[in-house]
Amino acid sequence: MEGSSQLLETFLPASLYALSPCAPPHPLIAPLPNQHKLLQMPLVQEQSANNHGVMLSSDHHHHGGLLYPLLLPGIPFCPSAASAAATCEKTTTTGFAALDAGEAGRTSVAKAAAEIASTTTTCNGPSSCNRWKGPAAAGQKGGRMKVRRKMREPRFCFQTRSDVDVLDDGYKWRKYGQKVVKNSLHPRSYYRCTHSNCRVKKRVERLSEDCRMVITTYEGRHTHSPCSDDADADHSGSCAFTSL
DNA sequence: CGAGTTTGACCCGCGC
DNA sequence: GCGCGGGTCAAACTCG
Repeated sequence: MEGSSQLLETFLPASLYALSPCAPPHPLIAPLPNQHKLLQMPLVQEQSANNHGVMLSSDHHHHGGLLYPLLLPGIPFCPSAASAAATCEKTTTTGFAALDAGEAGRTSVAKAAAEIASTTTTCNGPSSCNRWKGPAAAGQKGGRMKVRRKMREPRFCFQTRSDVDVLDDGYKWRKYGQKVVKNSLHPRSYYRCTHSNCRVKKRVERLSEDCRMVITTYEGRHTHSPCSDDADADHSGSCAFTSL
């Protein structure tokens, strides 16, 4: 618990690279209008062994400031977090990371995400990722069938200062649960992408120490683009990111 | 009326 | 083996 270092230090693997605001090193990084603000926080890109990308973001405020997710292969969400700016009065992403078991720290800030990570990242081994198995267990208690497994899906966690719990990242989410977690004053909410074939989940939880800090954890990959969430896919203007 | 949210119960993994 | 805690389910409820 001691050494409440920052989330970034706690989570970011060594493979993260600081990006120059002037020269986005990755073609998928959209040009950022408010590039100076990027300097306020380290922008990072992860190219982990899993080839899973990590989002990036910048400090952003009510107008103009956008949340900039970095779209990389395997990234579970896609860009139109930009619209978060439309819904958030003030949102500042201060850190994010791909979750890895070894990275999960015990600091106060990191703790929530660490707990999140700890549930996932024990899955380093190629074969031992099953957590819930046995769809055949359907017979239990009123036929409730549970097929749960330890997710192989990549997880990405980032910390955001926001007045709203759920940032609009362009996808449509449906809440399927809420849980009070230990050592946290605020309940953790569980969301699932409403797209039919998409199994991406996200968790949203506020820090007990700073109720304005929101830790969002994405899990899995979207199988669709954010604006085609309705399968109609005609982004009629609400996706600020599609053009990028 | 349909879609989304709430909420209590259930299930499993893990630590002791 | 037991209890705790996290994650999910699904019925009930709410809202547009």
